[in-house]
Amino acid sequence: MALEHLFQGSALNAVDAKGRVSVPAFLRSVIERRGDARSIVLAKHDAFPALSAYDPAYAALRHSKLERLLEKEETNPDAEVEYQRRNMMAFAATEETPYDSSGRIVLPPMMRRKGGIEDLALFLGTGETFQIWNPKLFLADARIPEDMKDIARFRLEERGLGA
Amino acid sequence: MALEHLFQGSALNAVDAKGRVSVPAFLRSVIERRGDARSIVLAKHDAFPALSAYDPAYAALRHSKLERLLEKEETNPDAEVEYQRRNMMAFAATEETPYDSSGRIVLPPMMRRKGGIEDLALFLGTGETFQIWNPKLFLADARIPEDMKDIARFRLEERGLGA
DNA sequence: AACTATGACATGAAAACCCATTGTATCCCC
DNA sequence: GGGGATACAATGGGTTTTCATGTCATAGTT
Repeated sequence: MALEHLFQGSALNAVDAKGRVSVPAFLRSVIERRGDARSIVLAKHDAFPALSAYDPAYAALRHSKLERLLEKEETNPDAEVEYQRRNMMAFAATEETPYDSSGRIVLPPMMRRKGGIEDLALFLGTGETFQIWNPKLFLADARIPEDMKDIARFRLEERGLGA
Repeated sequence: MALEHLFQGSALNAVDAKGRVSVPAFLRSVIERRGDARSIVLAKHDAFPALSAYDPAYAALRHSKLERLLEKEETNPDAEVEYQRRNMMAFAATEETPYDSSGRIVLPPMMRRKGGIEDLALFLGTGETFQIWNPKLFLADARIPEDMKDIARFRLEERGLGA
C-alpha cells in the first residue's frame, strides 16, 4: 500500500458550543483526493490521549488488507475471536462524521470524551492519518518532543493564547 | 471480495414491549447502499452470545463464495457434507426481517432468545456485518476488550442508565 | 369479541443544513 | 511596491429535517 496523498501540517481551531470544529482545509483536500467522501472517521488513538482520524477510503483499505492476511490462517479457533476483536476495535469503536459545506464536523460526545477535547482542537498531520489533540494534554505529555510542543505553543500564541 | 460500504459505529436502542427496535440510521444507510433491500438477515453469532446481522445482498455474496469453494475441492468426499452443513447454517438458521418506514424491525422470538436480547439492544458495526448484543451480556463477556466495554458503558450513560 | 400482529401517525430531541460575518491571504492593476 | 478588490477559511447563529420511540388504528385470528 503506497498512499499517494499524505496528511501533513498543523492547525489549532476552536470547538464551538455545539461541539463543532472546522477541519483545516489542507487536511480536507487530502481526504477528497484520496476518495470522494466528505466525511472523516474518528477513533481513540491507541497510544495517546487524543483522537486518530482518517478518511473512509483509508478505513476500507485497512480492512481489505487484514482480510487477505487472515485467509491464510483461518483454521485456528482462537483466531476467530481475535479477528472479531480487531473488527470491533476497527469499526465499532469508531465514528464516521460528515463535514458540512463549510468544512466543519461535530465531534461526537463519545469522541470528545475519549480524546479529552475541550474548546480547542490541535490538528496534526501524520502521514496516512492525522491526530486531533486537546493542546493542553499535548503540552503535558512527557512523550512528546519539545520541538513538537513548540509548534503547539506557536499555534496558541497566534490566537493570543500564549502562556 | 472488496466491499465498498462497511458497517461502523455503535448505538444503544430500546426494544419495546412488542419486540420492536429501531435499526440505527447509519447502519440502514449502508444496507441500502449495498443493495436496494429494506430488510436485514439475522443469525446467531458463532463465537458470541449475540446476533450477527447483515443485508440480503451480503448473504447472496457469501453463498456464491461457498459454492466456488466447493467446486475447487470436489474430489474430497467430506467436502459435500461440509458444504451442506454450512449451507444449512447460512440459510435455515437465519431469519430475514424487513424494517418498516421508520426503520424498525421486529426481533423474531427465536432470535431474541438465541441472542439473549431483553429490553436494550446494543448495535456494533464490524465491517462486513454488524452485531446486536444484550449490553448486559456484552459487559459480562471476558473476551471483550475493556476499551470496547467502555463504549457500551458510555452508551448506557447517555440514556441515564449508568451503573 | 378479545387478542395479536403490523402499519401509520405524533412528538421531542438532536443532527444536518443554510446563510451571514469576519479575518486573512492572494491577486491584479496602477 | 502600494492599495484595493477578491477569494477562501474559520466561525457564529438560526432553521429545517431526521431519528428514535411512544401511541393509536387497522386487519386478521382464534
